Amino acid sequence: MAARKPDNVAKAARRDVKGEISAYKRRLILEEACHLFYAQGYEGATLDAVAERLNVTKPFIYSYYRNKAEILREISERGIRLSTAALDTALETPGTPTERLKLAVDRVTQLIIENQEYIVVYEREEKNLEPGVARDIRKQRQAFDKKLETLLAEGAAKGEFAVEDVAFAALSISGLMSWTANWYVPGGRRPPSEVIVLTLHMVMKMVSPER
Amino acid sequence: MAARKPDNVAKAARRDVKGEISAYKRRLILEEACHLFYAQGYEGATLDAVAERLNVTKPFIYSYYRNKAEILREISERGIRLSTAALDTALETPGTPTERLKLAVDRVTQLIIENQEYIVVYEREEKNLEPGVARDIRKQRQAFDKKLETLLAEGAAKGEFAVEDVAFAALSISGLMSWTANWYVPGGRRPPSEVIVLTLHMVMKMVSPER
DNA sequence: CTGTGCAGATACCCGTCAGTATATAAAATT
DNA sequence: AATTTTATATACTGACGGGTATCTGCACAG
Repeated sequence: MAARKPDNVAKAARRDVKGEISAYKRRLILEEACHLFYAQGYEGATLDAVAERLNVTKPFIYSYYRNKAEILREISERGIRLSTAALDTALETPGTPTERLKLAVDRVTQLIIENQEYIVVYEREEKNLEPGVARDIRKQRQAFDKKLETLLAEGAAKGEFAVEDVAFAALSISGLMSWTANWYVPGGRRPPSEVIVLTLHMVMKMVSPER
Repeated sequence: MAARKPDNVAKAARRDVKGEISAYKRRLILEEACHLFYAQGYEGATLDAVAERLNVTKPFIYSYYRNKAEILREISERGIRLSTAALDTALETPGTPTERLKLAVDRVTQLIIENQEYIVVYEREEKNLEPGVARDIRKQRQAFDKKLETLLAEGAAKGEFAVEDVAFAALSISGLMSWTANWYVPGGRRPPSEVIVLTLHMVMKMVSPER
């Protein structure tokens, strides 16, 4: 039905240029929407404004996203997905719990600074997601904290860490990293690399067994 | 003009019942609005809904508040005012920096748990305040962090604390406390008293000089 | 029991914005 | 060149909600 083209020659090898362009446009919309949602809030930002900044019109957006909520969903999913991916990479790396925790904090904090707007929007606008989607995102967030908790428990069992309550410690660490997105000002007193190091040291003190 | 009553006798001693009732009603509106802003977001919550929950109508609200933004302003001001008051009380208490920090964390964390909804709304909805008001609130928030920073610096000078960067440490501590409002679930695994103790210990590890 | 004032309700206005039906022009296809 | 498809714009609708003009009934005064 859709395929009238000669699909005999090298069909699988042909690049899906159309699809790539389409994905690129989606991405542009997402970036700009995220930027405005960050600055003015989800409800405060209008799709007309997003369109204007892209020099297009609203129906353009609607041909790439079903509705406004779907854009927010993609922002939120991106936020938690990137965070989880960064954490997973660190957790899969071989090494002691201490080494893996250090790597995790480094990676995740860096990601949070680089994607500040996504992270803030994702954490702040949860209530504007459709209930089902919100539940899903919350679950992923909990899974993130749980992975951190497991790492802490492992380290505690080996005597590398000492915490009173691993769940609380995991929450504190993920909170400390997330919090960065709220106060960090690009071009501020400290460059990202230094913020990451400070965060890393703070986290290590939080779990340190020496007292 | 307004006073046709005999104001010769004990005028100053007479209670301002009208004013008290009025203040009480303002407070009721504030509570309910905060509750809805918390659950549905500032823009998502309508004043009609607030009125309905109070079994009154919208004009009732408008005779106590000039507009919706003024309600949010009062919520935000209450949030930062209570926090600052709790911190000030602790800071003014005589004692070593360690003792004062412990007292401060205890008081502030307790307050944050007790006023969870106010704190969340105040932190999440800043962008919906009028610019001038938002600036003012932000300044107060910075003053809060600065006081904490001063205490940390004092303790560090005396060798009670060891932190790499007092400003960063202050931000981390106030962030850790604020973060509680985001994850704490009343009636959850830990009662408030235990959450406070865990927070207290975590903060002390964060500033601990021993390594 | 009759007037006066005020708390609060009823009923409305009006701007905004998400979402859409339809038009148009360019590009791809034949 | 003719025709279909695709991409995007123009122009509209409908709902919603902040804010308000106006009415009503009750408390108290005389």
